[in-house]
Amino acid sequence: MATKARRTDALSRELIIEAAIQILDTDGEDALTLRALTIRLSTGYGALYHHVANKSDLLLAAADDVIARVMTDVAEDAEPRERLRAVALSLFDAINAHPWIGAQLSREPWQPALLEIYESIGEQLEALNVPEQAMFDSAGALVNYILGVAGQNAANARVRAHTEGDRTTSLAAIAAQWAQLDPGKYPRLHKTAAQLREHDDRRQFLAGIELFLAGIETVHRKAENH
Amino acid sequence: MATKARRTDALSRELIIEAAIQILDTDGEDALTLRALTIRLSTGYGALYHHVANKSDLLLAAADDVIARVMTDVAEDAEPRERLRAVALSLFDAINAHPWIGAQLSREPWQPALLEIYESIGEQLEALNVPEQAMFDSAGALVNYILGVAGQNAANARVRAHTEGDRTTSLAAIAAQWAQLDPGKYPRLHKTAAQLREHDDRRQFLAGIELFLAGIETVHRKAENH
DNA sequence: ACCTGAACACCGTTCAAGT
DNA sequence: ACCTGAACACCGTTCAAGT
Repeated sequence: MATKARRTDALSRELIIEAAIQILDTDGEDALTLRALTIRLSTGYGALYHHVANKSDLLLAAADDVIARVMTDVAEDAEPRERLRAVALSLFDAINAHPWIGAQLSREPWQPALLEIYESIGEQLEALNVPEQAMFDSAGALVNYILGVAGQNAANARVRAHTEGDRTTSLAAIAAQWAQLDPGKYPRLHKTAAQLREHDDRRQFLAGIELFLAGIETVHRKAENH
Repeated sequence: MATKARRTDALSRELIIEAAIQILDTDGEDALTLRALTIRLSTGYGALYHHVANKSDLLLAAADDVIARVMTDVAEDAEPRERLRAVALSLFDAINAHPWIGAQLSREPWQPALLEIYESIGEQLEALNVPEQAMFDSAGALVNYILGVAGQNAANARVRAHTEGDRTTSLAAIAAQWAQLDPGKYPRLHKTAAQLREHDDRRQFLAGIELFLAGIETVHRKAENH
């Protein structure tokens, strides 16, 4: 039945990373085990460890692989504000398509994928004339916001993988829970249940970016007038 | 040597959660294993599973325990803007003192601890007269920013636990790496190395909150004039 | 009801042995 | 140099058996 044929072509770090990304994308974070990789690549553990230091190294490389591709694909022509939105949305879409990245980005600080993100966000803010001394804080705030959304996204993908039903039904279930919360203890959540059910993640993400942009501009302008 | 005396008083869910928090705080996320808990509480696995559904349930409860305490301790008297800052800083300090919470908050969506956070942030924004229809997006953005910082914080704590040296030395090491980055590929990171070494996490966190507040006010005011 | 602790089904990682 | 796969040291969780 199952072919146990040994692979004929040589294994490589790139092949391993590619296979890892495919497992992560199709079957989720939990499905990526070293054993799953040996099966998919028709090889042994030692072969994997010959090309990759350990599982953490592999995840670092997989995340950077995806993020680096996204960050270089940014439209060059648009107006600065529009370009920042485009970069943010590209990141959001990539994280949406590969939710495991959301968890990975907060696993290891200053990993390659994060450096790519910081550099690109910094570039866009520079084009927006954010002054030098405000740069560090502005970029940090923006990236942390994106990482926060990314993390929540990964968490949502995780539960959706473990339960049946699509986004709409699982959102409806949460909204129903909110509606049943004690209005005395959680008046605002209780009231917001309907909005939660109907909200659009992508739209909401962009609304947050707009708040940031407005804040950055305001603080920047104030600094100019003083 | 090691006393193997069986515990005399009854075990309880509260005792288990308390012990878990202590292990997490003193020895880090990785140190919390079911086995470590049986040793600390002088009990067996079955006893733990009698009071707690599983490890995930335990972590949910531990995080909510800490967050709920923080969220109820908020100063009542201050001016709305000041109170929002106070809530944000309380959260930051709690996450700093218990960095494992940062990881936990993005493990399970809509967990109790997150509900507490959303409700409290919503309350502060309401006091700031954020209009109803802007509430959902504003609170979402703010909370996601906080969660992003929390996650990075947890990641930093994790590496600091696995390597020797305090915050200053590990920051210096990262800064040195940034300084060595190819200025052609990472011009902004390369330039920012010195700032990274000297930055204050808490101050930077608050700067991000200020950007948000400025953005929320600006967008709000614009909506009024239309 | 509450608890004990051996056993089970998994992990990531190592390493002697092969080509 | 590159690879195989048994073995090791761990996990979280279960469950028959005890009080």
